[in-house]
Amino acid sequence: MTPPPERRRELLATAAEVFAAHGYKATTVRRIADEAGMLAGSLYYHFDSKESILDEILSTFLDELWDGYDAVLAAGLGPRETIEALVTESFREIDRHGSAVAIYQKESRHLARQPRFAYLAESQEKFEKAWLGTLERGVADRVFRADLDIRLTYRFLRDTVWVAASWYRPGGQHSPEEIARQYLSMVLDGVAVRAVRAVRENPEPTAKAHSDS
Amino acid sequence: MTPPPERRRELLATAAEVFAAHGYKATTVRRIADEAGMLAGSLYYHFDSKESILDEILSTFLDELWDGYDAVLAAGLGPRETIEALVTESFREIDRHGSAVAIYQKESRHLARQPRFAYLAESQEKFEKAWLGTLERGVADRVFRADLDIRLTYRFLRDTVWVAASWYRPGGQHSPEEIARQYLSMVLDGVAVRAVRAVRENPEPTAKAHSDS
Amino acid sequence: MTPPPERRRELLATAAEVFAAHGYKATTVRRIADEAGMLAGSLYYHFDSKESILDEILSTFLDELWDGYDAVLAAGLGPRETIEALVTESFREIDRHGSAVAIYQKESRHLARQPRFAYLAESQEKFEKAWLGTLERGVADRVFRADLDIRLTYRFLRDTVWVAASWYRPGGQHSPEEIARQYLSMVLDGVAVRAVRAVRENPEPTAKAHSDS
Amino acid sequence: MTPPPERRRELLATAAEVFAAHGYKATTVRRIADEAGMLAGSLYYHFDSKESILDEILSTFLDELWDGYDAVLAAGLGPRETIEALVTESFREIDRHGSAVAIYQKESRHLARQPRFAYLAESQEKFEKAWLGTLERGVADRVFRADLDIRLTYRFLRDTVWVAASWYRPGGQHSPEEIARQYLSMVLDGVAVRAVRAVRENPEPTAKAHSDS
DNA sequence: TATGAATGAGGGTTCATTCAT
DNA sequence: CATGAATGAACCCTCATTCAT
Repeated sequence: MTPPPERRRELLATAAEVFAAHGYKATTVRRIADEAGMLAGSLYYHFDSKESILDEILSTFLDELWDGYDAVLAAGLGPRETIEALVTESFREIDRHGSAVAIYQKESRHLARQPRFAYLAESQEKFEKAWLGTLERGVADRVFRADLDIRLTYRFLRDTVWVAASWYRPGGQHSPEEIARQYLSMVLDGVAVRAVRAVRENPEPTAKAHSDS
Repeated sequence: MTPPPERRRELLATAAEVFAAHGYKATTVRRIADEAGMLAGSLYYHFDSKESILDEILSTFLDELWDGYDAVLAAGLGPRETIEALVTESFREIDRHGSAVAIYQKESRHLARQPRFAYLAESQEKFEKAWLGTLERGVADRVFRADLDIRLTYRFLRDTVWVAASWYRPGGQHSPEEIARQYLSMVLDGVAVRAVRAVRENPEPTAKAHSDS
Repeated sequence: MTPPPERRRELLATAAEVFAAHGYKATTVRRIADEAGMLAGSLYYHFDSKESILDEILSTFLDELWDGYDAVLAAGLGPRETIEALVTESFREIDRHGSAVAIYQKESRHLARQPRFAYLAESQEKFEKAWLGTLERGVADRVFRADLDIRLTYRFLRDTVWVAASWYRPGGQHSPEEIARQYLSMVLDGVAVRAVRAVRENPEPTAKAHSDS
Repeated sequence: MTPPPERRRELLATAAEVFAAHGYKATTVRRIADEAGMLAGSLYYHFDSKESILDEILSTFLDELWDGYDAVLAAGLGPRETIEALVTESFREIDRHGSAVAIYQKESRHLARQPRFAYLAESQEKFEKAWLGTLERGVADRVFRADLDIRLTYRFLRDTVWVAASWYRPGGQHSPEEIARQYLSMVLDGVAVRAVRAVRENPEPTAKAHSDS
């Protein structure tokens, strides 16, 4: 026996996909209903409004995201390991809630202005605090470079990760963890090859690069 | 005396800002007109439709972008220098056409499906060819790491740059060139501090890398 | 219990009347909705567009018209009887689809240019072929006068019949058949009185005229 | 030197053509201006409004028409000759003011309701009085058949003539007078051939023809 | 005389939403 | 739970008209 929540989740997933593909505003309630095999009016048995569908998609996603983030932040890891864990967690989230992430990317900026979606701004702040704090800790610990504008670095990391939602498709050849590993490798060590002498001292630079990414 | 094209450009700039801030679909033609100090109907003296405004914003931007890119690609630089030049050029474009870039980011995916905006897909392909080709050249020349999935690297670079349009505001404390420099530094060399020994033994690799990046 | 098509037909009839009275272009969709006791937007639940309403009115009418015409043409009647039957059928059509006929009269010329209404031109051609062919047959059989420009005669007959839609109102004192009879009498025999001698030979000219018209 | 009235007449002719081709409502002022080689706004130097252009086209046409009609009616001709003269005059009018006639046909019905175009209704009445009177005179004089509904005959004659404006093009193979002659021949004597014997016995076929038609 | 730019009243259409069945 | 029909606000766009130049 499938409880009502099941159907609800399906509808939310369907809606999220359409929102992600066409944008919230450009998505008609009829389109969602079509995709779900019902008439537009019928959606209102399940949800109050189009906006409340969006709301539920976004808040569900953020709740799950913070479950993961909070666990990482509470684990007492070093700055680099924290960043690595957060990035990995983020890619897992993209894997599971790709549509929600895409919606978030596109719409959160102007949604955050509305009272109903104030939690987006709050999440954003908390997010910034967590990442920026970790980066600062890393700079202090001489794990991260001190010569960079730290806010720029923060935005760089943040965007670099989340933008991946725009092209990532679950079930592709790379697992979220693998993608996270490569992203971290690029972000932390750069895409340029290191100086020749370093290579000499270190016979397998490629392997090395991987081992600590 | 201001020639007619002047007014047109103003209106396009106004429209671009509103589109960028609220999204194309959510932007009403009346809103644009308000912002421009005229009535909605009056816009149609200057433009055929809301869509044609969008079209002109996007195509103008892409034309300018490719003017810059083509010059870079024709200059015969090495792969690393090419990437550096492209990134720098991109940030300059963000500086000048921030709104257009933001619109492009949000809307190009679904717009590209429409015949009218087919040029978006074409540009995208040309873009990919240029960047991917440069990266491949760089890998062959042992300038860029060979252990990374090159398409992943491409997307990483591409997104990382353009997403900046979402927060960049002209006239801020960093010039586009300065931002480009820091981005390149992160992307090419990573944000992590290199191993202590390597730096000591090798007085200038890191420093060198930075100084001319 | 009225099936859904019923409502649709009502709306079409209402729209046809308004179109016929004021012209297609001058008729607002709000006016139609008013007349139908609903709001303008509600019409779009039943029809795609104002144009598709017009389309359905016209094509429904033409379909019915050709049902009648084809039956007549397949009956193997002589030229005069064929003309009589076609005229009678036409007046019946005017009786039942007066509004559609009036719309057709006013709008078909420029509508026929649009691809969507290409069937108007096709119908027109088929119509011309049927009438012209019958007239030619009649001339060959010495039933119709040979001294007239046959295309002129065709237009004369055609217009003479259809223009009646502009003043004909169903439920008037003359039935469509009665009107057809008188029209045929005028068209075939003329409105002028016959020579004196003819009258002498034929004591009841009036009666006679009617009996075989 | 061309006086201003010349330009005015050109513009009116241009407007009349466009009105006739597309309908009054569907014709935009811009379209007229285009056709006249000027901008829409410039028309307002010459005319008060779109409606006043229509007004002038229609009233000019009716004035000329009545000049001709009044001359005919004042000539003291017999009923048949009067009808012949009126029809001939009408075709001449169609030849010269084809567009105006076409506009009149399509628009007069609903225009006549507006006070500004009350003269259309007046003309219509006068028209009806003249034709109907002549017909009645003809019936009394035993020149026209008495067995027909006279109002029906009137409408038949009236429509039959004016509808020709919808296909008549000046400069064609038939002069207006020739077309009038054939129309009159059809209307007065019918399109059916008279009985063979009657023709033989009677040197004036027209007379006999009727008895057996 | 004509232009260029703008006005403002509507017109067709869309769409989230409601509600009786 | 879902449908069918309707609502009503808002949207894009058209077009007759105005007016300073």
